[in-house]
Amino acid sequence: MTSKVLPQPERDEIRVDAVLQALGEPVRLTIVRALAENPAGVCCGDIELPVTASTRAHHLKTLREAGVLSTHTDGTRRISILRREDLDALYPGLLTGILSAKQ
Amino acid sequence: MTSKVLPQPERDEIRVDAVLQALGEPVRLTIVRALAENPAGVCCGDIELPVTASTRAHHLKTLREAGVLSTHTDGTRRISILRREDLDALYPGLLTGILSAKQ
DNA sequence: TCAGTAGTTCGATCGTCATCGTACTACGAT
DNA sequence: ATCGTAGTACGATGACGATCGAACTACTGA
Repeated sequence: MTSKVLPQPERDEIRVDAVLQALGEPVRLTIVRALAENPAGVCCGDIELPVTASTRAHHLKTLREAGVLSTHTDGTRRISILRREDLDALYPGLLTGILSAKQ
Repeated sequence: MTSKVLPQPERDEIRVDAVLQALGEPVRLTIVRALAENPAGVCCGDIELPVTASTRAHHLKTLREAGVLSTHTDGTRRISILRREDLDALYPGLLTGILSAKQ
């Protein structure tokens, strides 16, 4: 059983600037929407994105370092989970508002 | 009485990407917070910002074009107002969530 | 009319970042 | 062991954007 959680900010280290900047990018917003639909977590590579693997990794790192998502290993896979509890506690309504957008 | 509303997107033209990107910048977030505290509107130059007038104008334009705020002239002054009604209708909870951030 | 004030626009600069290909690491299966 | 797969790290590149100063516009008041 080799499961490790990748480094991420604690709840009180999350900055709203960083969160909003992370969310203000189309590809990353797509990732967040996919995670929101799968509260159990999503394997990175399973999200359809119009970018290469390295760019995908870059965006996932950005989101993780901003505190938007959490990633843990599962064999060779990396499972990402939206940090909904933390974000809702810090910015109640923010995620709901964003996810309710039509587009 | 010379009062004109500067060009801005209609409600249905507002894109969540653009809004989030606009909000994901410290100076612009400061502006939004100032506007939130003054629902009647704020004169651009009255917001204390660590940037020059031209940079301030740039940020205000960005926020206006993203649909975050509305600006109308009042003599030589420009009054900016947060488009809270539109944003709340499109992304309920988003503004509240952001503004509830401690920092 | 003329000067002053509020604000924008333009052009330049510089930093950040989205993107890619390549090389690398880690794990599982054979 | 070694091969394949999942994903990251690195370095380069190109685009975008935050910033500034200077020139410009628009309005007010003397």
